[in-house]
Amino acid sequence: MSNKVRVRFAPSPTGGLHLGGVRTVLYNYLFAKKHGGDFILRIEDTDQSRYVPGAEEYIFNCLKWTGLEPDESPVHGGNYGPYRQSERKETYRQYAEQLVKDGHAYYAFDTPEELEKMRHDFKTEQNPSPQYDHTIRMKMRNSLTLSKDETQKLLDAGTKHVIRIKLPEHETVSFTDMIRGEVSFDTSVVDDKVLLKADGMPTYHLAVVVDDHLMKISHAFRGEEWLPSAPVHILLWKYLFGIENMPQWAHLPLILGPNGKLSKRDGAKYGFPVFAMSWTDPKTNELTEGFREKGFLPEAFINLLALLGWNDGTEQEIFSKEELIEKFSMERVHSGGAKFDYEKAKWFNHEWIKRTSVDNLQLAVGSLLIERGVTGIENTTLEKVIALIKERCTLLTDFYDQSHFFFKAPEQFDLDAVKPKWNDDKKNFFLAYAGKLNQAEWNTIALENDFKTLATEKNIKPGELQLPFRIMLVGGKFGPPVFNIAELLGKEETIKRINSFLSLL
RNA sequence: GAUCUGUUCGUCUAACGGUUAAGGACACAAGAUUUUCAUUCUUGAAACAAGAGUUCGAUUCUCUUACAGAUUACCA
Repeated sequence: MSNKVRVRFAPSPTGGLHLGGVRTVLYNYLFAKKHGGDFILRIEDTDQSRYVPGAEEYIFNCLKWTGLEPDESPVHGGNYGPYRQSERKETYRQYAEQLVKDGHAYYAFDTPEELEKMRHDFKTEQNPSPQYDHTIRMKMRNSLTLSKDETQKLLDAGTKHVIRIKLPEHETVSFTDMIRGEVSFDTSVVDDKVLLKADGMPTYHLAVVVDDHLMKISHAFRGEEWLPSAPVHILLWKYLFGIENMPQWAHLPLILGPNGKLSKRDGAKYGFPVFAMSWTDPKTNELTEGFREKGFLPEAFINLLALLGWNDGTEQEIFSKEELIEKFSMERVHSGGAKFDYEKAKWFNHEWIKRTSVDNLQLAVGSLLIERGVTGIENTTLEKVIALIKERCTLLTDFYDQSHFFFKAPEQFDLDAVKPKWNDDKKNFFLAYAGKLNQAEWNTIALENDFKTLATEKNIKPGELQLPFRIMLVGGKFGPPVFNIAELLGKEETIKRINSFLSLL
């Protein structure tokens, strides 16, 4: 048996992939790649009632966009399939039965109504949520309280039942978490979790352990919310495959929203995306915008997520995926949760846009412009435009706001910025300038020199003329330096815009 | 309620138990640059949750308290 590092991410296809999910993928991926190992994606679809059509495919698209592609998965294939838990149903039953045989689990015949009654009857002020544990399991209907014959009779009759783990009454279960160090629990406070549901599907508890074993997972990383059920998994490893074969665990800190936990639900409420990519709920048709659609570069998205809970101890903040793989270490992951800061996220994106070459930006920006209805984009123009405005764009979508006027003459003008100080002298200046442009040499410097010389001749301050000029070309008070715009626009278009604006006033 | 996990500037975080006025980044404020807007640059304000203990020495180790979060389903 090899010691190869194998890690897995196991999402349930129940909706969009949120920040915490992507970061878990990322840390799994980085760890695997750093150690030359494999990153496995398996799908936890054992709860049919929560399954959302399209969610599985969506997850794959997210991984593709972020560049965190798995080595093995339902779509990539692999030697340890099937990678969908619903397709491995039979395997789980076999292990559950073995646990019963070894006395570590038992059949339970309690109906949902009976369970509800139990929770109601045993509820006290000290214990508002009674559990199915050693204190009450002998009061319920299961193979521990029923005789062997009775149990067999119920089983033979096909009575609906589940298999529950039988937790030891007083035992300390401890394990070493790669991030938190030694963590221990007393089994008396953990309940007899259901392992196999009445429909024959396993619960997460059984499935992770069995799958991790069968898929030879060496390191298991998941969110901190799983910490309380870790003792169940440890015990299962002990009973089934031997504690010495158990993967090494790491429970990742949570990502928090502005006021507490970051929930999938109210994605729209925060004012920033929570999903990697836009997700439309097929039931409600509700669209939740994702980081990609919001205008984030995948490199920036990964970078900011990596730093939300980890850093390499230096002051470096911008990391490429390759650098992250090289420098990442689970030991330097924090144990405390981190609040997500959208402003900082945007800063990361801005940094990445500045660092990304025009060539690499061209495709994304081009398709964004087309999506927004810009037509007739020439590649050479687009290149120059991107180079000119890239520094001023924080999100990819800013490229539209900063550049649409290059491709289409403005239809609305900020007249308030011009009118109050407008007079015939200025009008005459622009008439003259437009005429002069016809013979002019076409570059930024010449354009600016002519502009200033002419202004001096006409005895007007150039500063008072630049704003109107900008409004003529752009429509508003924004954009790169005005002579750069004119240069890119070209002689014909510039003159055209001047004239059509003059006819407006 | 119980169990587990946490707690350094507003936020993300750095600091072999001993060079630190506790460092950096985002955000914020002021100024410079830009005769638009943004960028950029400079400067500034801003934190070790509280108490006890261990130690020659504690932000760092231990305990207690406070606060926060997770879990407490035939969901993952």
